[in-house]
Amino acid sequence: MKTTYFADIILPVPLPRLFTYEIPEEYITHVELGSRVIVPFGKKKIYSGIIYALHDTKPEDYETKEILSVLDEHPAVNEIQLNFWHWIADYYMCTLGEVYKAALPSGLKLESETKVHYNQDWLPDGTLTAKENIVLDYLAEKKVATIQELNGITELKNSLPVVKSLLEKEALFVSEKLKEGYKPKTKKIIRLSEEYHKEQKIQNAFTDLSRAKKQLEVLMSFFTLIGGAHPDNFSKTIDKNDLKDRSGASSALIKELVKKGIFEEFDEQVSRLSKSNDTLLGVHTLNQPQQVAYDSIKQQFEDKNAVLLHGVTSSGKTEIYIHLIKEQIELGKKVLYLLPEIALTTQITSRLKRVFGDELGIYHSKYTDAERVEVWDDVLNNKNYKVIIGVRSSVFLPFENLGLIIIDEEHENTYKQFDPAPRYHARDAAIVLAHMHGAKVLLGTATPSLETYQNVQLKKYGLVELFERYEGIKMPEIVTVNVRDEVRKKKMSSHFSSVLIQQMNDALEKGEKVILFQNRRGFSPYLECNQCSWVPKCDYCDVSMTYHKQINQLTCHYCGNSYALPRVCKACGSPSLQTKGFGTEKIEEDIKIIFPDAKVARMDLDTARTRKSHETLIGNFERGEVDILIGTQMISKGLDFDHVSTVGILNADSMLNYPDFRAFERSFQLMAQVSGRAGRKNKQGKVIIQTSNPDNPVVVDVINNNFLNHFNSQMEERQAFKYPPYYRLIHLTVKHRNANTANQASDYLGEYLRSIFSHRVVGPQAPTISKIQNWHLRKIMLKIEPGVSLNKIKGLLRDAITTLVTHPGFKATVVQADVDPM
DNA sequence: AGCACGCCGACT
DNA sequence: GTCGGCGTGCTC
Repeated sequence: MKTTYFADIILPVPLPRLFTYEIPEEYITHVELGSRVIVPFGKKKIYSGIIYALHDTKPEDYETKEILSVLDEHPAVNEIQLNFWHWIADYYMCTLGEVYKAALPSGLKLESETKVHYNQDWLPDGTLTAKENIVLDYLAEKKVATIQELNGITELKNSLPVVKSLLEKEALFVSEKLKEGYKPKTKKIIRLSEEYHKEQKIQNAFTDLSRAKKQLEVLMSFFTLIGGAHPDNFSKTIDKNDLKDRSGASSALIKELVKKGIFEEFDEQVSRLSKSNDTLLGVHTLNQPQQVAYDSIKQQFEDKNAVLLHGVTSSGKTEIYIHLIKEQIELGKKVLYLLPEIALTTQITSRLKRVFGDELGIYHSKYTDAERVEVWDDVLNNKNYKVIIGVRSSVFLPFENLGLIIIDEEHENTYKQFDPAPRYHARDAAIVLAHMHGAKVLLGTATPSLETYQNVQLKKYGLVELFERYEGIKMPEIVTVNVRDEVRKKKMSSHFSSVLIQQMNDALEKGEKVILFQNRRGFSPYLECNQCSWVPKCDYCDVSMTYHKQINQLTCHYCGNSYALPRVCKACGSPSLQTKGFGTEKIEEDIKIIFPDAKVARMDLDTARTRKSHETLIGNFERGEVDILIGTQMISKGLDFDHVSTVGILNADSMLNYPDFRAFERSFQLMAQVSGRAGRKNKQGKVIIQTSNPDNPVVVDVINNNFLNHFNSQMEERQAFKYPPYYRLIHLTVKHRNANTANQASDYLGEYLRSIFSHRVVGPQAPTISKIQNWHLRKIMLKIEPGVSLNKIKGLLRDAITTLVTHPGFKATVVQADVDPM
């Protein structure tokens, strides 16, 4: 008897198991782990999945389906990745399917879609309902449509039942088709037909075309472009667009020549990724402190897998990275350079591009999916890229021989994915990934996270410090202004203290630039009725809405919904609605009044939503076309500007008072990072922090640039209150459409968990924002002391969640787990 | 997550 | 009486 083979397949569904399919004989010789296959799933769906295991054990309690086809000749995912996916699913408590979804660019994931077709042969029998007529009329014209498209036709909320009854009447039929995935980009190429590869034939052609002057011109242009009508050039090809540009010919004209058999036209695959035309510049030689740091990193890599490069802003960390990357490339290894966000990439990318040229690949969310597929393909097939610079999802690229992972701005919380699952931390995942590759990790930052610095103290990570700024730039002088005093003395104009205004005036007079930091976008964070204190809230979320003056709308920063501005209070009808608090938009408006001659720009999510607008803003500022830049934390992220002498932090209190155990840590990071933008060559910068609590220890530590003191005091608190990095946290969010059920379900889960984990369970509690997009949220927190097996805990948690969501009455409850929440 | 099936209220 | 709401179960 011959053996039947089976494959366990990862499918893009949030189910905590693999699916076993039979492998048809014809495919047995060319299926491998990591290959993409197409399989039927459920009643009608077709998905592409990934082979996770191969075996010959026939499942006993169900019938297997067959794999429909194998997509890749060579696996699209390698074995290190599969191990890595497994680690992520395990550690972050999600399914392999969810990791698969996050890991691959969508062009590599295929999914079927139902298409509804019109049956031409069907004869109307006059028994159709009005709705059926609408659908059929639409289809009679379009012939094919998707269910979604049909749902879009007016007055038809759900077209499915209608389609079904029409299907029974055989007025239409349906098919299940895979949606288009990635399509390579092509360009039209023109070449001389084989037949014309003889000088005599060409002569004839010229004679024949003597009366078609335009066509003759095109042919002449063609020969010029290929470098002359010489046999050596006959098989050369040229871009159709070049030919059009050169000869001024229309497509129709070129088509004539193709028709006559002189030219041949065909498609050639081209890359969407831009090639750099810049001449490569060599690496700069390191200065003395950089060289010392570089040597120390290399030496510590001898016995440590990870090293923290703790270097102040502008200490030239990038230059050290470049040297380390260069060295790995020479060893034939690849490098992954992680950055927290696009915000950073512009400046660092161009610096790296100038050194590594086409060996540098870029992978980030603002690239189109097709571009991401091409980067994936390049890495998978070891084509051009030796170093990839990318955001958190680039840890999923199909690397084979990583030598080094650089995690720049290691402290940034955007490395943590919050929604959807997998809720992974790219820094921590990258460290695991590096281990799987036997690669080294370099963490870089001016303000290390407590987690990382603890690892340094525990000697798990090496430490290299770089406290000297590049080219002898001094650290800025940081001062505080007590806003409460200023208000009392009536010295505030709008949100600006007299000290800040004075400093800004001085700076602007000398032609220097100013940065103002306000960690809140929009015009004002909320509106309030002066009569009854009513505050407009989002219909779907439990948050007050932010007023955006530019678009004159209220928007919810949680679900993105916008609403027209109410003219009167919806509670008492009074017209006296007032804006409260202030965001970047308000600051911009006020600054333009106080400094009418200054060129002011604002950088926040609203003005820098796209890659392009972001690059334009930074470009303008770099070229000195902006005097005052107002921004949210976006401006704190590693941007190096010249001529910035003054930085104003407008409202330090809002950060410090944020109700979160990381508020102080984050405030320190933000203030230190923003301050780092001040002070350039030959000039000490000045930072002004506006606060009503200048004695706050965090503010004092920022002023004194005393990271160690900040670290020690925070660590004490974290230990006292049982928080990371001493304790591990797992957040469970219970979600339900109904507030009552959300309460009951979370109470039930809370009690259940308390019976297992006792005092380690905190909650359930309604979070600060208790409703998002009509989902009512309840939070349960687990605080786990050091030394307890996390695996065991996660296993018990999984069981508890399963028990809850299978409990009658709680079946529509969703429970999300967030391991190491931020 | 989709998707199908099946069971109760408000409309022709 | 049906249409259609969503609660429940299942996916190799």
